[in-house]
Amino acid sequence: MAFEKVKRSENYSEWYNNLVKDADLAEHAAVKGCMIIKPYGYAIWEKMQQQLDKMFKETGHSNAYFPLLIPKSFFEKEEKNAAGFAKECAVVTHYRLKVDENRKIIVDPDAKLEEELIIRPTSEAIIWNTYKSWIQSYRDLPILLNQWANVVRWEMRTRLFLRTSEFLWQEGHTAHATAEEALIETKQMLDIYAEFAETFLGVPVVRGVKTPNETFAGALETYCIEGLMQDGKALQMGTSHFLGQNFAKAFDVKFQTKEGKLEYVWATSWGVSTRLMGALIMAHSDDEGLVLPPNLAPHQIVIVPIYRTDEEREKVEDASKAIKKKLEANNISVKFDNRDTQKPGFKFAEWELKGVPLRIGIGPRDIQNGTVELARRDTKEKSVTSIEGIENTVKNLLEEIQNSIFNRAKVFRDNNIRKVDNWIEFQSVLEEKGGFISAHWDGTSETEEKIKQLTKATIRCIPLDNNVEEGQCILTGNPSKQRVLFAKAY
RNA sequence: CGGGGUGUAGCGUAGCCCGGUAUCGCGUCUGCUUUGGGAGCAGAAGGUCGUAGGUUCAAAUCCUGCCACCCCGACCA
Repeated sequence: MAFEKVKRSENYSEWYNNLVKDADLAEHAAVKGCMIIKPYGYAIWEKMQQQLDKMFKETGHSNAYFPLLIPKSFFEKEEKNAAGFAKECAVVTHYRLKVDENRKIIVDPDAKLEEELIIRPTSEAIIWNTYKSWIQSYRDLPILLNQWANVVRWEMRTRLFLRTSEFLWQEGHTAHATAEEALIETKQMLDIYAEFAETFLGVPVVRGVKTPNETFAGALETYCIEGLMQDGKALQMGTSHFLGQNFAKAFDVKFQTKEGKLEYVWATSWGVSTRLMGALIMAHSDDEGLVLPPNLAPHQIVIVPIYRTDEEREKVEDASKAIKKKLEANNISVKFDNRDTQKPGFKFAEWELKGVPLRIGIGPRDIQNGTVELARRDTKEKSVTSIEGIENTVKNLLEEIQNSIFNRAKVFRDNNIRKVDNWIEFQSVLEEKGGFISAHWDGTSETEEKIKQLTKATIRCIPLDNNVEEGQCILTGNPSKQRVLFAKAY
């Protein structure tokens, strides 16, 4: 384990990479851009899945599963969608290997597929091809499906969790009879993502809509939640797309209305991915390691026993187990670290690195006094507290930590949204401070493109709660009706 | 795809310029002492030096090809 660590303030990127590895979350796999999600990292992902899945089901969605492989021809049907992903698709061309005369494994040239198969970069195509046969009448609508899956996008440049060639995600795909209904669905899912991000990840987000430039390939409108990381860069944490009738038209999905007319179906799709793991890590962690919000921590509290003799060990273990039982009865997830192979100091450091929100240290001294030492990961505060009623103490503390982590992130985020009204200041704020810049924009793609070229900043979104406000475009000086949020982003 | 870098024990590395079968740290194993903030001492195990070829009495080291990964850019619902 690394004792000489790169500090967050010195090299954020290296700090992040080290943290992901040292906290046992993930590591690079044999194939470029792919990652192995380790048990501890996957446990956090599972907590995210469980909560999101619950929220999806509470809003009437069901899970289903569609295949990994999609016939190439399906991509020809929705041109924009295909063009958007063409440059990063992995293609399956053969279905068999064989051993050649040199005893090398080779692709069997006789096993070439008639039609190439694309490893899904997203599933609109295969799903809408399926919906075609499921939908005939208004009685078949709406369809509210979600799938948990992996997708592959052959990215040029990858980073653990933030952008990997293969990643895990959920993708919702819904079909509706009217535009209004589909729009309500799109916004509902955005709200669910925002609530999840803030209440569970503890990351405050801006809800907004993307500019046409940044809109999902094949969508009419893309809604998003944007978070701010500790280095001042923005991260898109989830998107919800209003697809209009694009996919229905591409795959010829029509339904008969009550009045007997034939109409195209309205669609939405929405997704979040293992990128949320990146958000979680980057938003809260420090030089000692990961800081997990209690709502997503695989272990909310860890108990580290301290003893010298076998006799002491037995007493401490008994007391620890009693505490564990009491806490678990209150729905608190507890890790009792009774490994005899590591010393307490080692365990303290390790669990800090892994971001466990609370730690109990308990030794002979405590047994005598009926107390434990309670340590908070987020503030590093330690206190001695009575074993009597500890379940309430812990429960309250966990809640407080969850709130405190969110509030700290929110103060940081709010302090890093700056209103800027001239181009010189725009550039200097971007260079020196980072964060979100709220500025006027003339509404054209050309200007957006130009700003991106000049500064690497993109329009993250047009916030949904925006005020209408007359102004002049930061770059061109042309009239503008509202401010938009710029930032450098991951 | 451009620029830079790396490939040597489970991990991190030295050695390469100047050729002689590999250094150190962490980890691992054994034993004793330790245990309230990353333990100490003693001993031990662990290597096709990314890969293919070439030069040479001899290659981790020199030459050529190939492969892979990382970082920085360009690109990126």
